[in-house]
Amino acid sequence: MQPNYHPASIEQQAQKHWETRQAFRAPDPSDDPQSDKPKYYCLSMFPYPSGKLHMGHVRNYTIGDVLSRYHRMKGCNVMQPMGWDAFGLPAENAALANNVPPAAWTYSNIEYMKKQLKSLGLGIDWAREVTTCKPDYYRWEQWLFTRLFEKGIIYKKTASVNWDPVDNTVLANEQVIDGCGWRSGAPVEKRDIPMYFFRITGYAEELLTGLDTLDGWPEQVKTMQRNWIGKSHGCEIHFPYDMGSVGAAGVLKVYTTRPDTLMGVTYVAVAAEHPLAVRAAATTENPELSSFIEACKRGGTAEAEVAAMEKRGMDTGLFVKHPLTGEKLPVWVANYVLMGYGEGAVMAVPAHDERDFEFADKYGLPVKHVIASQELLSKWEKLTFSLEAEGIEPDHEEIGRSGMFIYLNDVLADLTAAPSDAFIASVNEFAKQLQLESPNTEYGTLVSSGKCNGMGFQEAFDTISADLQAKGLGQKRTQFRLRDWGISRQRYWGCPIPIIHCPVCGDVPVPDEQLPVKLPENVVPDGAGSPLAKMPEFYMTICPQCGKAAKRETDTMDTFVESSWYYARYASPDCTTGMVDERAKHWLPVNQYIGGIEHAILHLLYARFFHKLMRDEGLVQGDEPFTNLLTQGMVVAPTFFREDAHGRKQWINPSEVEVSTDERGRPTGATLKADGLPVHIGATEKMAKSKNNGVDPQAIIDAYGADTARLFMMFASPPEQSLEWSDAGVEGAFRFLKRVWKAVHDHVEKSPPSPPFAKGGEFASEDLSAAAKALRLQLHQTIAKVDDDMGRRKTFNTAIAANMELLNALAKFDERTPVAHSVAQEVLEAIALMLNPIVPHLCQTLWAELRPGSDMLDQPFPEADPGALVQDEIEIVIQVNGKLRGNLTVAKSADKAALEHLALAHPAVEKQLAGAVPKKIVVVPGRLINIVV
RNA sequence: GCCGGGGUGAUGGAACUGGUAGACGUGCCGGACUCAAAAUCCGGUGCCGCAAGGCGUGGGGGUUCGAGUCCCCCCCCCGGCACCA
Repeated sequence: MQPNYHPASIEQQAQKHWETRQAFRAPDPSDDPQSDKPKYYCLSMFPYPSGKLHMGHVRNYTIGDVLSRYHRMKGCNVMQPMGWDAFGLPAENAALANNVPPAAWTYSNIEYMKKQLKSLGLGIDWAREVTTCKPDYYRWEQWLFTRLFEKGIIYKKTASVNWDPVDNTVLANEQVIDGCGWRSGAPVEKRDIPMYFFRITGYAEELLTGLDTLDGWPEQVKTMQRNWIGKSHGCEIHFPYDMGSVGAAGVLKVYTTRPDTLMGVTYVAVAAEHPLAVRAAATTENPELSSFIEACKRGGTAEAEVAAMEKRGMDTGLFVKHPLTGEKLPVWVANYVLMGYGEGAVMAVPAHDERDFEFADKYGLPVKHVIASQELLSKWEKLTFSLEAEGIEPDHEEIGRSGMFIYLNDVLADLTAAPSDAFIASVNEFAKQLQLESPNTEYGTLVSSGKCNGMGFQEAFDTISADLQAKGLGQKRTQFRLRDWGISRQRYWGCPIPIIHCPVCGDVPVPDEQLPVKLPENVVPDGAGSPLAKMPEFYMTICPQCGKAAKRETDTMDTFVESSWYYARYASPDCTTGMVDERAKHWLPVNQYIGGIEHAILHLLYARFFHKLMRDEGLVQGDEPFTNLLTQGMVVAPTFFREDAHGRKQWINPSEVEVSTDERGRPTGATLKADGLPVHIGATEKMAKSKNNGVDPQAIIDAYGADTARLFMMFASPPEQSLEWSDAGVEGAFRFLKRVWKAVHDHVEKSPPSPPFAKGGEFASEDLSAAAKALRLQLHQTIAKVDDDMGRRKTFNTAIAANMELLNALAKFDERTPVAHSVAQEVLEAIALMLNPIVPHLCQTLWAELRPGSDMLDQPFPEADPGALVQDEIEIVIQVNGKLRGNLTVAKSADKAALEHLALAHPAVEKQLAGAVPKKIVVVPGRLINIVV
């Protein structure tokens, strides 16, 4: 055996061996009808082919490969596929920058990245590769689109987009920087255009309740999806127009989850595009109002941007009437109310809503308290008592009408005699409570609300909605926050929407036999408008229904559509007769899905939605596509920069920087390797081009091999946490692999391989020394732990640490007897098997040395030997008042009384007690004794 | 702004179910080997203290015999917010 570890040659050999054996081809049921192995479909989110692999990819695919290889060793028939999420904006950006067609750029990126993925030694079935920009993939997306269009699940309506008035083009949210177009710099406007929508809201209820069945998903992801779907129980309320000011009959509709605060409404706010706002601008001679409404239409459509905006508004001069009291309420236009959300109008209750409060405070609108906290109620009681003491009988009816605060003012104004100090104190206390600087948004008891006074939330909800319903001015309603999914994109590099616009027949779906509608691949976009809309050879066609001249749709689909069903296509990638075939029913659902937490809501929700659409088409079985989900954290690295003469930061790659440290290893500064002059140390951030802190995985693979890259990635942190890149950590991983290599080398060179202790039958337990027994105990504890870490917990860092400890223990075990050699054989074989999912090239090679003639590919995962795990003595901890004071080694069978006795006799305990009598003794069996004095 | 997550030695992290805080790795210190260096191997390493001991998991409070872990408030960092993928 080679004395030194040379990753380059062993990795190449191992990969060649896997290739020759076709080791990772996932057999379909028809290939291997006799197989009784359970299937394990392990899916990693496919990459966008951006050019080269980044560390996030390496991490994602290594996690997937570890789980795949582990399950293979546990006896599963594993499918691990890979493909390309190949449509998207970056290809168009690259086209603008380099004048290359997006297709050519994308295909060459795929070619390079595929080579990189192969060098990582992933156990992928490449025969299942899918590429979403190829017609054999997207034709089925178009096919499903036409089905859904006919079923009415896809429909057309107008929606707002970011419009660049200089480039005459629609901008993505990320192309809007500080409210301006990224290339033109012109202020962005909202523009309404017609778009196709998926009626995902029709599945809102099922998408919500389905989450309860996903036990294998992280709770945080399910919570995010629940909040996103946002089911709420509330009330639709109609505010009749005030004829005098509006000049027309009608009602203003709002939806609220707090109908209990209805008596606290002091104004209503509408979106700039709302009919009432439009009417006010048209009918009043108020140029300020018109210009305010215009100003509201400027800016982008991103919700984060809108929410962060300063809240501004303007009185329209119009009024609506309160549905229960008939009181006139002013109608305001507000920039924080959006036409696309709900009714485009809200009822404002400043006393009990943060946003309304802020707005009312800013514009001096009245605040009317109708929900009392316990604190307020007790103060009110005190005040009533004081009123009575002053000889004033509180008029509760009047309080109900005008509200506590106004009533209180009236009472004070009417006072004839000088009030007592106690009275003034309770008035002040009450008034202070009422005028809190923040609104009370909690549920509470209704006050100043007429017949609802004293009611709690639910009773008031029921009463008020019944009253509204009786008047025909509203009713209870359940609503979702989730909106329908707009999928039209005015872009070139996407899947064409298969619709033909006929002047006679209207929107006609492209018939099956004319699919796919192929995207021309030789186009270079110029950044001004949609290229397809300028290509008559693409859009000129005839209507499939009437045969007259018609125009093809030139919009393409949101790229989220492709990634919503690729997991199903992997099961039957070569199917030419449908989206998927019978094999999808065998492979789905995905047993384990792995990808970034950034996809927690949109991608995962859309994929779940698509699965239900495909199910309803009879294409797949089951209700959910992904049984288990693992969301990996991002890869971060330190940043370094210098400032140029204009104060702009010039980011420097970590590989070009030397960090100096003090005598304790703390960083003291950094210098550029090239000139030795200092650079600034910035924050540790997600690896990104913009901060130039990316580390190229290829450089690591070239220098240390794929196994070191994989080991470091799995060791540095658990998969769900962010991973900090560290050159020293990579060195450490490499060093460990060298130690493993050397341990096996020394072992097999010492004497020829022998059967491992447990398997050989040559030796029995009685032959083992105490040290050998202890080593076997640790070995089998390690096997049990690693099995649990890889299977249940998916914490590969602790699995690796346990193997490191085991190797350290083996290094200290220096017995030279034949039985000791067979124990060492057992330990080394187990280490190779346990590490195989993580560093497969190394373990493949080591196994061949440990067991000549046998192939690692055929080995099962090791199992812990119960016989080796038996312990007769255990260590327990002694605490006094919860503080560690000593420990004891006791027989495992020791009972509670014996433990107490032993603990009290312990010298450290005697010292702490100093003669005092313990108040209480807590004994946790097998763990500790706590003596309380 | 709203929703979700995180914060533990010099450092990446461990502590899984409320039960010995800091496993394992890196760094640093010391030693062996070497003419020397690298590599490798061995030992030490939370902070304060001579020691006994005390303190210590972002900050403040609480529950408990016992809190990194549970509850309340606050600070900071990260992910998502519907046209980045």
